[in-house]
Amino acid sequence: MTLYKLPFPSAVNTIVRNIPRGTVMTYKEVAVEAGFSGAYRAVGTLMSKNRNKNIPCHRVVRSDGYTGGYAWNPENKIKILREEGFTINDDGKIIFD
DNA sequence: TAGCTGACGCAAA
DNA sequence: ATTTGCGCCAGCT
Repeated sequence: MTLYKLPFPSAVNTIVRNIPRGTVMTYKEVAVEAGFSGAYRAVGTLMSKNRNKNIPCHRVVRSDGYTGGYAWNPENKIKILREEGFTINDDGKIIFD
């Protein structure tokens, strides 16, 4: 799926926007899909700057299993993920069934 | 133009 | 299994 020749912001934007409900992608996965396999750092940086309501950035989590950060409200992110059907511990760790 | 920062990731201790 | 430190890329000052 790494066929995005678009610049970083556009590529990441498109990918995250196309994440289906009930599905989560890691920052690294998003970077790979965007065509910049090692830009997982830049992905987070970009989202923090953009924080677009059209982009379900709450579906982007860390590879460690933690939800990661959220520009609006970290607890809100966990809440939304739980609504998506994911199980999250009190520590904020996502438990994949 | 050059350097620092950050919603991360992974290897090593 | 957990904690610490280093590396990564693009964006911003």
